[in-house]
Amino acid sequence: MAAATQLGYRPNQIARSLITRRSNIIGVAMPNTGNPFYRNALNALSVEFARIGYRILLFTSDPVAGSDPILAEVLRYQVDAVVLISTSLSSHFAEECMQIGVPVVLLNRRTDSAAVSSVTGDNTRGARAIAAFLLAGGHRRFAYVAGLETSSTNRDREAAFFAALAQAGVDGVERQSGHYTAEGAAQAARVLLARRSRPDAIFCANDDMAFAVMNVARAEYGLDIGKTLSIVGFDDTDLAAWPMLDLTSYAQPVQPMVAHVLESIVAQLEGGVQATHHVVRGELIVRRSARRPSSGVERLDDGREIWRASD
Amino acid sequence: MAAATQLGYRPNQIARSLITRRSNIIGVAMPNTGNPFYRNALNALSVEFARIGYRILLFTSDPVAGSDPILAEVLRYQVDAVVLISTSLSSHFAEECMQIGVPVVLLNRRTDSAAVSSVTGDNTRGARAIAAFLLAGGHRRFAYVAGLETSSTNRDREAAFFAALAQAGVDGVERQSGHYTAEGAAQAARVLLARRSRPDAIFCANDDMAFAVMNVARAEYGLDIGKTLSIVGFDDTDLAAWPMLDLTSYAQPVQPMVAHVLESIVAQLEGGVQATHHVVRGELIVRRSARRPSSGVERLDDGREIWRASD
DNA sequence: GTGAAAGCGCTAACAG
DNA sequence: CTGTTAGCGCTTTCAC
Repeated sequence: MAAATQLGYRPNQIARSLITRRSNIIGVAMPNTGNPFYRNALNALSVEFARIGYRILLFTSDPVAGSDPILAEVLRYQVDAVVLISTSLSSHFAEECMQIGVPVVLLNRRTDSAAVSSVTGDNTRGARAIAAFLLAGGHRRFAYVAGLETSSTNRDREAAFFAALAQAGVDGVERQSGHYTAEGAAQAARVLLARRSRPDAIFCANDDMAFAVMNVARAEYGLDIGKTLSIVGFDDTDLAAWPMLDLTSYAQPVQPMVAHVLESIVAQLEGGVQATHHVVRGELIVRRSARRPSSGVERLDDGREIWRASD
Repeated sequence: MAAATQLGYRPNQIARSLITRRSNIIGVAMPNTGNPFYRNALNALSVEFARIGYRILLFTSDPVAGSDPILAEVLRYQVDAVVLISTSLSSHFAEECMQIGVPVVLLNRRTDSAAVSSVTGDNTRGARAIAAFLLAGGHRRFAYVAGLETSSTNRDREAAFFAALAQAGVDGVERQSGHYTAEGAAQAARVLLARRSRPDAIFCANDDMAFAVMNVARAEYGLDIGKTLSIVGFDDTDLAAWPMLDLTSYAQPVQPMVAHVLESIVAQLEGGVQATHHVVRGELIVRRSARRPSSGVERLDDGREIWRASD
């Protein structure tokens, strides 16, 4: 032992994993977007997995091109499990992993196959709450800035938003796609705001796009956000709480979501093969980027305000 | 071959690396901060390394506690090289890697030992440019919001800023530490702004802290940023360009920095044992968060404006 | 109890 | 040029 430490001996984890068939490595794939929601999720995954003895092998993918080619690589590394964060076009790959016995969890994404576990925010409830909130705020002309058409988060948010508005008798809702990018959302905003009858309420499928729309609305059209134009986002990124931005947004709580990912993966590793589908409920955090309804807003102990009327 | 594909055979990369002594894995350690500069660097590293056939094994560390304990783990995975992004207290570890022949590059951090390669922004030139810029803008009462005392980036920026001001005959410069966190910077801002003779120019050691200071200055003290109070950051994060934030900041160009990391690592892998120390020059991007000097600002082709007078 | 040996999946060297 | 074999560093089993 003395000689070992003196020579700086380090057990070769790679060789060990060859025989134990446990690499203690989790493959994580995510789009290489600037989206802070992913960054937070990755951070949280990294510290939580480290806590139980796993490292993360990172695979970033082009957000639109999808990631299957790169993902094929991941299995060669004998990862103990795979976490797919919002990656599009990967449902085939996920099922492939399941088949060969590698646990998979989809984070912030569903797939049509019920066989592969997922953890998502409550996109439907969130989009519905946003519709109700904007309606209660007395808005008349609505618009939706969509994310990637291929993503389940966007589909769910869009469907619920339009359904809730339709149910309230609102039609003629504008729609532009921002493809979950800042540039795309800025373009969408220019199209929407240049119209003669411009919308007075815009729901953006995530915070990143909401900020891009705010930038354009204020800098290029001189609109007073929260007065002339209401903007609501989705994710409740750190930035949303900044006084200078102050974005009303539906909170997707990263910590609980990541906790469920861990839970699902350890369950699968221990042999519970049952796929689970966790929908983590969030809250619509009310700030100043959107006109505030006269009632239905409730103040929490931590000072944040949430929209309660739609429960 | 037909049978192989039909059975879904995948070469075991782990077993292969046992004999080839190449895992094609790069260990990357970075603090689990929300700092967008790190997120961008990680993204860029991930795609660039993927391009040349390497994956990234991620190690996140508590920004203040340091990371040596976790880092000891990284070597067990037989990584082909290690990239340390801004991790404090790791110089011992870095030298250990070098000793056992694992290439190391420090990104955004120097170490006293010249033996280990590094890629950093030009902290000295940047801080000097900021001092000159603020002096040219006619400011009188300066303050510095420091990052972590243990980080070389902070030490370099601080030393150069104070030296440049001293050289111009300015003393009594205030200093508060924000520890490279938003909360710390907000606290620092409250201390600085509550003073009777509050500063009219604050240089924050990075953008994250600059935004936190802006938030406090505007929301809690009602100051008009760019008029009553000038704020300058460092990094030129994506956010800095947002019209709503519009932060004057010294740009650390992530792409070239990452390119140098790659270059240094492949050189080391190919046997060139010479340690290199790359200092990547940036520019002070002039926006509206700080009062603009009457001369010395130059407009680039892409519409951005930079400070040239101090060259 | 301690010690030797087999084998994880692959590659490289060597033999036919 | 194809086929066999030794061995990478570890764990586990089995013999002593």
